[in-house]
Amino acid sequence: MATEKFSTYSYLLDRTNRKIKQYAQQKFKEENFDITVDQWLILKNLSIHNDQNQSQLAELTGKDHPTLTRILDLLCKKGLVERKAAPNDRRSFNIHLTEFGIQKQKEWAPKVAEARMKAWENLTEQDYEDLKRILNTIYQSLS
Amino acid sequence: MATEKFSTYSYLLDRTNRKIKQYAQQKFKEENFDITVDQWLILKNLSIHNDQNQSQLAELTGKDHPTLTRILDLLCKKGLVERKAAPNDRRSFNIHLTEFGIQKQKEWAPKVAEARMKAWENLTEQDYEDLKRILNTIYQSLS
DNA sequence: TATTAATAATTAGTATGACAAATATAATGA
DNA sequence: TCATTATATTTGTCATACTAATTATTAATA
Repeated sequence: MATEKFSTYSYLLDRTNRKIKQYAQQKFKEENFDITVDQWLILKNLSIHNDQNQSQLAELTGKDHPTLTRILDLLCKKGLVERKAAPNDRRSFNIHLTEFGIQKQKEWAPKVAEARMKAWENLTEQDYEDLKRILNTIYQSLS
Repeated sequence: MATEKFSTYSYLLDRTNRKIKQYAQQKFKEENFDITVDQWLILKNLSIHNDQNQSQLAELTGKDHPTLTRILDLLCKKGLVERKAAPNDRRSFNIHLTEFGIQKQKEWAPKVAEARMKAWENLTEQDYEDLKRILNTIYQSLS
């Protein structure tokens, strides 16, 4: 295969990734969700795996530690999330949703799911499986 | 299809996209290319379509205008690119590679192509076609 | 022609991401 | 126990992305 064409997929991936985020963010704005797409990812994960420390949460969400620290700072400021000192390790915090955070996560989830679905309206179940497989294969090849 | 699973693709896409950039950037560093992955995209496009104005270049590369302005500022500072006043429209510039820029673009291209290839080593030609089709379909569904 | 609208580029503010370095604490081993 | 090493988190810096606003210029039109 010609090497040249391999510039293309990275361009398409980057462009599509930005479009997906942009689209979801626009929907959030229309619904007056006071949150970013990346912040939502953290909320969503906390709704499933509560009381993770930041390292675990970083691993789950694929964010690096400095980025996670800053996203959590913002979520705390919005009152959606709290850091609680870990009982047996004074270096770390357990991160958990506040009552307000739980409420908002539940409130926002359906609209988020709806926005996510939109991307898929002209594709098939098989496409979905193929995309997952291809992306995971790429990820592993570069890891 | 369950709506819930549609969180997954956006996560995988974002994660894979970051990995691809990170991998390429790492290779650039190893080779002492004084350039970022996004800056390379602009150089590469200029090597094919020289003397574009910034709007055209933004369109070609999928960057928005403020981002392109800043990337060009950096490329100019590195002496790889120049803004030249457009002859018939005093609002706009024609962007072109300098001699140094042409030289570096040619010098770096093979290693970039090699780094790009790496992602693909466990995938097929058909996967490549599928990925392109799926990404373009998503992009269009959200546009 | 004078006014208004459109376009090209920039600037400003905020968020995210990568990387390196710093801080605090915990675990390990001589 | 003391020194070293490892781990959890934060801070700093630079680059990119998005939005909104600004500036300069051109085009359109009343």
